[in-house]
Amino acid sequence: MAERKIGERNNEPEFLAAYDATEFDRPSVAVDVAIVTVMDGHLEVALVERAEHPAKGSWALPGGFVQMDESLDRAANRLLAEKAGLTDVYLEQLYTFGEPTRDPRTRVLSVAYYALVDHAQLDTGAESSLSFGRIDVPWEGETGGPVDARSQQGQEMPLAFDHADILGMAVKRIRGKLDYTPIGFQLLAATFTLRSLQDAHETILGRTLNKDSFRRRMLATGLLEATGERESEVGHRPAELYRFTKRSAI
Amino acid sequence: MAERKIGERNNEPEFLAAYDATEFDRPSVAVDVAIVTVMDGHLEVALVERAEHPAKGSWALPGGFVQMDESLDRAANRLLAEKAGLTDVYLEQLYTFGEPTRDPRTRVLSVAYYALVDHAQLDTGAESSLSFGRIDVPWEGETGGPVDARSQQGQEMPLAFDHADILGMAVKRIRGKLDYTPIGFQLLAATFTLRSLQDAHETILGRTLNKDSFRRRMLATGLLEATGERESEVGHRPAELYRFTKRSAI
DNA sequence: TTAATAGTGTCTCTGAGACACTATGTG
DNA sequence: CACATAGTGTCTCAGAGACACTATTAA
Repeated sequence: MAERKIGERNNEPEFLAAYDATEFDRPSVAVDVAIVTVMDGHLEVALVERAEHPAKGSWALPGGFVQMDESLDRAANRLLAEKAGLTDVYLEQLYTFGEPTRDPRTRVLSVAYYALVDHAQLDTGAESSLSFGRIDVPWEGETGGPVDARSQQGQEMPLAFDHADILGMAVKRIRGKLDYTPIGFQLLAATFTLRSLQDAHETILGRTLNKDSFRRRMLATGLLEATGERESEVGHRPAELYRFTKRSAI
Repeated sequence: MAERKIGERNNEPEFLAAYDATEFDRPSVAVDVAIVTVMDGHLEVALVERAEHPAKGSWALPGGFVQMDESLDRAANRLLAEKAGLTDVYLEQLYTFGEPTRDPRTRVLSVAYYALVDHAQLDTGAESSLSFGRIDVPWEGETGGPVDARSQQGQEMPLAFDHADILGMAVKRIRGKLDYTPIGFQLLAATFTLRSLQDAHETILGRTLNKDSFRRRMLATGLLEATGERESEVGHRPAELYRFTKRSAI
């Protein structure tokens, strides 16, 4: 196909049609996933230590390149399975990061996702190459901005590339969703008490919630149903166990 | 364990570092922008008619390819300027669409944006290659799903590729934002009456709002300030004109 | 029995809707 | 003047926070 002059191109609706896919450079496209969980009253995120340059020794969200025949969602699911052995977890696209200099090697876009998982599914011990970083949110509410991670011992875990921005966006999004959905149950086992759900919400939001109105709000959504079972061996009156009515409907 | 085998290769943090950017095929990356405005009580979106295959004769959101040295935001701003002559308007990244088959020619990811503009900035007449489609939302609230467009005369304007999905996502996002921001002022001139702001909100939401509480809510945000001026020649008591206090802070 | 948390009943406060009323332009 | 819409004051209702009280288990 004949080449076109740049001037003509801009006004032309057929820009795309005339475009020869091999004519121009294309960026690489990666998917990075913030696998978020709640552990011991802290928000945590799965990280891998970078063993090579660039950003050697710093920590990165698990990620990989999109293959030519898979959708973005599928790539994110594949990475979850490959890197963390997770299937069938809550996963949602977050934002696409595309600063030309975000990766020093070459132009790499990152389509970021976040996943919410029950930590019991995760701490499979030493066999995994994943570590967990405690999320350190320096702002309140849904303000946004970069967010760093620390180890359980309080040491900084410096994040590679723009992954602190991705993490910040994830926290912001999750907090925002919490205002109108009981999304926290994605972080819990199949049955759970209202108190543990409230703990998860409080951990995510970074503030305490009113017990009474939390209970009322959650039950009013109609998304929870009592199992009739109760927890046991807790040293006090056992709470009713609930489950979610429609896990997919979020 | 079967997972273990898959794990071997993926346990390698150096996956990214070892990656040769030229080794694999990369997708093309486009930016498409839903330029949304309110006109005569309808939501409208800017469209260009496709003059060439594929999807010849159908309508598409203005878009183009990301250049290797520009960020995604910059690409979206460039396209706004090139295709619609717009600068300095409200623009936000929406979602990235990446079904492998969404473009029949080659693998093209679309990073979708939406822009909110005052229609007075737009109808520059015949000189533009942009047309406007009336947005036809088949669902209520913030449910989501594809959304089609019609001409002012009511004719269908079939959308190319997955652009109906992009448009649906844009409407969903805009409606969602409206719940906690007076975002509608991005669609109005610099000064405006509370009634016209309410009209914009009602058009976006597709339902009527309570006058009293709308007024209270808007003034309570602290984002509006009275100019001391009033509209004139309206055949009834003129309303106070307001302006926004911090246009950038949304 | 005591400790500790689950769960309920009720009061208050705040914000939204409803509605009545006053204000102020144009014709 | 009448008309039409702007803008205010106030009542009611629903949901959230506060708090007191009862329930139920383990130790």
